[in-house]
Amino acid sequence: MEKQQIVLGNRDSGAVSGAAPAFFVILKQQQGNGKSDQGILVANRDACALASSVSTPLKSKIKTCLPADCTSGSITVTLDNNSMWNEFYHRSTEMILTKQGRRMFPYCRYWITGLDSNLKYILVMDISPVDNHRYKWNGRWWEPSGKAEPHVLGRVFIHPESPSTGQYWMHQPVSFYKLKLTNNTLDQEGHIILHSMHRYLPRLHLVPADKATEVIQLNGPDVHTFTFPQTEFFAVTAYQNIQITQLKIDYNPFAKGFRDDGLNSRPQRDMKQNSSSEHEGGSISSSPSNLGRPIETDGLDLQQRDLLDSSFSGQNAMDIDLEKESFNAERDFLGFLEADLPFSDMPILKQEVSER
DNA sequence: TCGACTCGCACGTTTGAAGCGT
DNA sequence: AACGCTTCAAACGTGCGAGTCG
Repeated sequence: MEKQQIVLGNRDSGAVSGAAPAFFVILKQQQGNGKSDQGILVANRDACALASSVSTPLKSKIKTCLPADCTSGSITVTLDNNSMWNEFYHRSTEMILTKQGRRMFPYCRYWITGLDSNLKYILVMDISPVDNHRYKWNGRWWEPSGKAEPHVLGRVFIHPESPSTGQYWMHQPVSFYKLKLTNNTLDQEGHIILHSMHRYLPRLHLVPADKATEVIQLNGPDVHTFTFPQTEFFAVTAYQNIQITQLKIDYNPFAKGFRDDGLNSRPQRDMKQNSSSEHEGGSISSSPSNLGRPIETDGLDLQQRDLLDSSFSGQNAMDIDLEKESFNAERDFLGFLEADLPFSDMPILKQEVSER
């Protein structure tokens, strides 16, 4: 499937707050892999249902590793990159929203077991609001700041390989790295529409393909839904928490240019700026970036940063398949971290007040 | 004035076509 | 002709920071 064309059908307004109206989404899949075109209708009656059961107090996230497994019936879904998600979760994960759509990082990747090998399944991911609050970052933590905007319903992401057999889904991790988030309510690309400064939780829905005729009801009896509290995140248009920024830079291969050892790292840029300003006869820079840098460096534990730098910077250079190898290596690394440095023993990260 | 947001930029990664040798 | 390897450029994915807007 190259792209999901999404036609919204809403008997009400297209966005809801509070009680959910009858609502459905028509997804026309453009198959690029020889599979026949298939239209799928997803009825998402509970799309605005708050995932409050997983909501945790903002200031009391205990530094324990949340479980990677979630079971529904005989089916077990394991969050493959659980360690990374936990790393982010303990600092309150943020995901960037852009007009053209931004990928999630970390993204959701699952191992699935317990499926019928011969049965075909459709994998659907949606992202639901955790509560009815709008949030703001006070420099140390997220705090409620007013009432939430109405959630935009009907945007789901159907895994491009859907429908495939249970055997297919179970023999490899299932990645949703192509899922994109946007704050553009007029988006025509089929990205998932979210509101900035709101709190969300991704949900995985497993739908038996033979039961999915023209209408898929995501809360139907044959649909298995899986959620992982550690994948909860705050949608933002610009990062609020410096620690999250640093984690993204350290872990995301695409952000390598912003690592401390990169030419485009802030210290390097600051040096360049200073030298250039000196060449130009300018005064010594006193930009916020210069002033903020030491604090930002401290934002992530130095011991951990050293490990990250030595482990990932070198390792990533040898990556053949970053999607798999790099992240698996990171998982292994984080597993090592958790084994040798339980959270209770790890140096406490300072919650620095943002320089903004 | 301030916070949220947008946009262009530099940098790194990915991907696929082109060229070359076997 | 077919295959495998290397090179290279375009496309894409990042965070940053200046500017804009309400």
